[in-house]
Amino acid sequence: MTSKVTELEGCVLGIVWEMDSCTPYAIRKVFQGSPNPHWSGSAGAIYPLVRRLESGGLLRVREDYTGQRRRELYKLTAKGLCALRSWVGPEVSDWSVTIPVDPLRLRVRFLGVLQSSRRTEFLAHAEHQLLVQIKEAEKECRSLDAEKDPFSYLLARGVAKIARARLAWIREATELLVERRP
Amino acid sequence: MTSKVTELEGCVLGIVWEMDSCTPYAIRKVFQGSPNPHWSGSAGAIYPLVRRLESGGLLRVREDYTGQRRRELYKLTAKGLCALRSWVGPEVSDWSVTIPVDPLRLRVRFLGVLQSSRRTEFLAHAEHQLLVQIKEAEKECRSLDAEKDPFSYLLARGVAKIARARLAWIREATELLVERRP
DNA sequence: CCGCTCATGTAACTGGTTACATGATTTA
DNA sequence: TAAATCATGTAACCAGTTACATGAGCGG
Repeated sequence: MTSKVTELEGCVLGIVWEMDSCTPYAIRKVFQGSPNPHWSGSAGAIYPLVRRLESGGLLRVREDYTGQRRRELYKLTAKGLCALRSWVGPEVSDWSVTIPVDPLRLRVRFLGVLQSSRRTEFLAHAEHQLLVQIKEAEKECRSLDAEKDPFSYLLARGVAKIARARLAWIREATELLVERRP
Repeated sequence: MTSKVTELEGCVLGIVWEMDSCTPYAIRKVFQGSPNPHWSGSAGAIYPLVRRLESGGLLRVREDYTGQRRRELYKLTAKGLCALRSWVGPEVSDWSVTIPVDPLRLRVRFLGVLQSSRRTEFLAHAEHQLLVQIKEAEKECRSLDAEKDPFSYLLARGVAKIARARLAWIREATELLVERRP
């Protein structure tokens, strides 16, 4: 049996796999550069995590010096690749398919607390933000080559598609909630 | 200025508002009955949380006895309603609109680690799960009255629309990744 | 040489989890 | 009367956060 890894651990294993070999610092940069703010990639999260994976035999470290400056290069082990594979699936995929958390959806649920004008404001603001998000995601889609790197492309496509669906939903909400004067 | 509440706190305030007056136990049931497994509604989360909100003046408690059995009835205060409103928005809505975390999307990003057959399996499984999810969500939509309770209706619509978008996306991924023999 | 980025690291905290414990009341 | 549900509560734990600290190397 392979060791069970958390979401962040799986994700880090994936990043190391993608980059073949990388420093914890580089891993942090990936999180910090990501449009998804769910994980901050804080030092306090990443450094202990890679050491944990290393001591579990999923990663292998190598020290590297440029002058006096030390850095740690991590690489996937065979066991690490196994763990990454079993994290991805397909065994666990029924869990990963569950309805994702969405702060926007959560707020719409309680939109009844707001007075009508603020509700309208909320919906307009959300619509605007989503349009920005769609624009960015679709721009990224166009910049990627679906044949060369289908996975990055699909990632961007996913973001774009979800954003479009959320936009359509917010528009439906506006239709339903905002009083129109005839 | 109104006190800043966390996601779970805002959600609990919303639930108390929805139910007008309720026990922590009832709040837990809401989470446990929810199709979204993000919060477990564990006792260790809810009881300390409502006490925190109470001592912050956002909730008011009243004890209630049926025979020997004690229960605590919580109710929103004026301050609590304020806090709930400012949690919902629209001020914070640009944060709440950010790309939601999605374990499925995360896994698709690293789908390259799987061998082709497992990848196909993964996609087929995800597609199946999403179909189930859509069926359930759309059933709930039909059972709700958009005029009478537009917020619950919109919640269900949101789940259904997102699930449909994810399905379309997974099908696009299948199209792109699964070798078809001509 | 000053400030930025590279790079590693830790301490205190927080917001949740699981797992347990207790006891009253209701239902089969 | 046994089992399920109602109802409150705590202790140990865990993963990730903010905030800090240190220091090397590089570009203007």
